Amino acid sequence: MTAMTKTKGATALPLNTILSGDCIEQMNALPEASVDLIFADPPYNLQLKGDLHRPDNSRVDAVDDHWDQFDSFAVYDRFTRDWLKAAKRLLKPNGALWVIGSYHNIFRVGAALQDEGYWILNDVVWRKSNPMPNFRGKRFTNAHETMIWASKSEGAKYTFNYEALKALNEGVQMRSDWVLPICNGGERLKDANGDKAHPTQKPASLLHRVLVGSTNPGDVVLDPFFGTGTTGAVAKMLGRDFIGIEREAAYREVAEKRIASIRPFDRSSLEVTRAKRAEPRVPFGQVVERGMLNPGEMLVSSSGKSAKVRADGTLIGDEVKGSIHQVGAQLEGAPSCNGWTYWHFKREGKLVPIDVLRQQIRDEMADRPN
Amino acid sequence: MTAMTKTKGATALPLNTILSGDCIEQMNALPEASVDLIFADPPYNLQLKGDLHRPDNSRVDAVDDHWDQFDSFAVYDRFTRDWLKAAKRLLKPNGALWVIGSYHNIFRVGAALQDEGYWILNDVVWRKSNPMPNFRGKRFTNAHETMIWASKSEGAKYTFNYEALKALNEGVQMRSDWVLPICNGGERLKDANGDKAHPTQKPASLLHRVLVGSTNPGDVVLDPFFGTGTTGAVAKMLGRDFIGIEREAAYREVAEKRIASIRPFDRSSLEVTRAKRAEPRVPFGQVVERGMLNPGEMLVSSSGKSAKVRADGTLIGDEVKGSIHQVGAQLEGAPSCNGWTYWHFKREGKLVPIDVLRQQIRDEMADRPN
DNA sequence: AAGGTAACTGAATCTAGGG
DNA sequence: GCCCTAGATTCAGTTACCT
Repeated sequence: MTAMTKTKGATALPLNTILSGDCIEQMNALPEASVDLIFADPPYNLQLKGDLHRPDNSRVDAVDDHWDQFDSFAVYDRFTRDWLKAAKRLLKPNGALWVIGSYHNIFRVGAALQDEGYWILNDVVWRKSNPMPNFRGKRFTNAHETMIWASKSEGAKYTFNYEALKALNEGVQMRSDWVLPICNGGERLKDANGDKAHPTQKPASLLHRVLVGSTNPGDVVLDPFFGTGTTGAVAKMLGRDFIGIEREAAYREVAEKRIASIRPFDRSSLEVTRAKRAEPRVPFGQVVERGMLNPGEMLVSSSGKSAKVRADGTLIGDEVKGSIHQVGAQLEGAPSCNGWTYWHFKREGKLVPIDVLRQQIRDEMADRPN
Repeated sequence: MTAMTKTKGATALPLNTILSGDCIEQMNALPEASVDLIFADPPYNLQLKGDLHRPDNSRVDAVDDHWDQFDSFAVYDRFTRDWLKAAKRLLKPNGALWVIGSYHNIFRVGAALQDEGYWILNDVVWRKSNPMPNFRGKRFTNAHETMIWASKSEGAKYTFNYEALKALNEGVQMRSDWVLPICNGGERLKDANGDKAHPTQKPASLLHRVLVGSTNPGDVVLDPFFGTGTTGAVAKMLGRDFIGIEREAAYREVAEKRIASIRPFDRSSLEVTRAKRAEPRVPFGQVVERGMLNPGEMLVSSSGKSAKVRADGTLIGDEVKGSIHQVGAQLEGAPSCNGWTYWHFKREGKLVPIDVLRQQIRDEMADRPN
C-alpha cells in the first residue's frame, strides 16, 4: 500500500503515512471530521520532563525536581485535554476513540474525555496472560491495562461489528475483558543493538480486535502516539487506511520499515459476519402482493394465537388489527414483537415461520439487484 | 460480637455499629486518624435513560434509585471530593482506601482521589464470571467492575498480606484481576416480598479478598456506603471491627439482622459465597474464599492427622503450617503430598476428600474457559 | 425422589431508518 | 430537527414446577 490522499474540502488527507512532530499541532493541521477512528496510547508517565506542548506550540512549563504532585497532575491534565480536543475535531460525527492506559493516567484521561463531551461506550480490560510479576511483593501483580472506547458524542452511530466479534469469541458475545499475551518474542521489535526498539510496544492482537470490532475496511484510523506503528501495521493488514503521528525519528524509522514489509490480507478474508440489520428491509405487504400468502389466510403463533391476512398486508385478529409486529405485540401484551418470526403459516400440515417467505424475496433481490 | 468502643483522644469509636445519616457528616463526627481501612461502594451515577428489555421481552430491573441520581458531572465530582476528603481525615497515617465503580464514575473517582493526595497502589478488576449480557448487541458485555486501592499518602506503610494472598492463590502471587461471580442465589438478600433487598449487593468473596489482603485481625474497617452490610458481615467473619454508615433505614435494618446472625468463621457463611472461577488450576484458597470450607474447620487425613483451615487458604496443624500439600507432607514425614486427596472434611458423619470441592469448581468452569 | 424443562434475573449510560 | 414504526437482540446461572 502506498501513500495516497483523500481530499476533504480543500485539504488532502495524508493516508498511510507517518507525520513527524507534535501530535496536537499535526492533528490541528488536518481537515476536521475526516477520520473514522482514533487509537491513542499516550504517555503514562506523570513525571514529565518539560516535553509537553500546547496546541499553539508553546512549551508547557517543566516539572522539575521540585515538582509537586498537584502541579504535575495539572500539567498532565492540560496536555490530555489538549490532545483530546484536537482528536475530537478530527473525528467524523460517527467516529470513535480508543485510549489505553494504566492506573497512573487512565482515570485522568477518562474524566477528561467525559468532560470534553465524548461518550464512553465501554471500558475494556486487557488482561495480560503473562505479565511481569511484582518483584518486591508489595502489591498485586499489575496484570492488566485499561482501554476506554468512546464515541465522539452521545447518540452518535458508532461502528460496532457485533457479529464479527461474537464469531471471534466462539459464538458468545465479546466481553469487556480480553485475555491476550503481552508483546514479546518475535513480535517484539528490536533495534540494531538487540534492545527493544520501543518500551511499550502493544501486541498486534490487541489492535486486531479493536480494528475488527470498531472499523470497516477502507476506514481511516489515526494514531497520534504512533511509536513503532502497531496501529498502522494492523490497519494495513486489515485493509484500513492509517495516519500516524510520531515525534521521535527513531520510532518513525522502525515503523516505516515494519509497515512496508506487511502485505494486507486479501479482500475476501476481510469480510466479516454481517448483521441481520444490514439486510434489505422487506415489507410484509410484498409477500401478499406476490401471492406468497393470500388475503384471508390465517396465520398462527407458537403460543396459539391467530390472525387473518388482509389485502393491504396488515393482519386482523380478535379485536386487534395492524402490522404483523403490532398485532403480535398486542396479542402477547409485549412491548414489541418481531412478526416475521412470531407468525407461521401451514404447509403440508407443518407450521412454517413467515420469515422463510421474506428470505425468498431477499434471495431474488440478490440475484438481480434493482 | 457486640457493639463496643475504642477511645481515641476524647472521642469514642462506635465499633461494630451502623450509623445512620449522611456519610460525610458522620465521618466528620468521628475522631481523625482512627480507622485502618475504608471500603467504599459509592453511587455509580449510571445515567440510564429509557427502559431496556431482554430479547424475550422481559424488562430489565434497572438501578433507578433516587440515591444514584446526580444532575451533572460537576455535582457528582463535588460529592466525590467531599466524601474522599472526610475519609482521608479518618484514616490512620498508614491506612488505606478501596473504592469500587464502573466506567460511569470510576475515572472521576480515581482522578479525584489522586487530587486529594491519596496514592494509588493498584487498580483491581473484578471480572464477573456471570455478568448480564448486552441484550441489544451494541456494545461489549459489561463484564467487570474496577476497584482502586490507595494508601492515605505517598510513602505510607500500608498493610499488604502478600503471603496470605499468595497462599489464597495456590502459591502464585495475586494478580490485579479477580474472577468472581456476582452476588445471586442464596447469598442475595431478599426483602419481605421476596424482592432483592438492595439493587447492588456485592459478593462476600470480593470483600473476603480485600480484607484478608489489606487488613489484620482487630483492624477497624469503615464503609461509608454500607447498604446491606457486606463489608460488615465479612469483617465480622474475619475478626475485624467495622463501622457502617447508611442513610436508608431499610438497608440498615437488613444489615443489622444479617450481621447479627453471623458468627466469626461460622458454618452459616458457607452459603454466603458459592463462588466460581475460571482458571484451570484451582487454588485451595478458592475453596475457602467461596465458603465451601470455612476458616476454623478441621480437616483430617485417613491416617488420623488433623489440621485447621485458615482464612488465607493455608492449614495449621500441630507445629506445622502451610499449604494443604506442605502440611500433609510434613505430618507424614514425606517429601511430598497431594493435599487434595490427603485431606478430608466431614459431611453428614462421613469423611469426604476435599478434592470433590475442587471437582465442583472445575465442573462449573468446564463450560467457559476464561 | 429424581430428573427434566420452563421461568426468571443481574450496577445497562443497549436501534435504525423513513417520513 | 421530531415522530413513528419495523424489527433485531442474551449468558450464566438459580428457582420453580412438572412428570
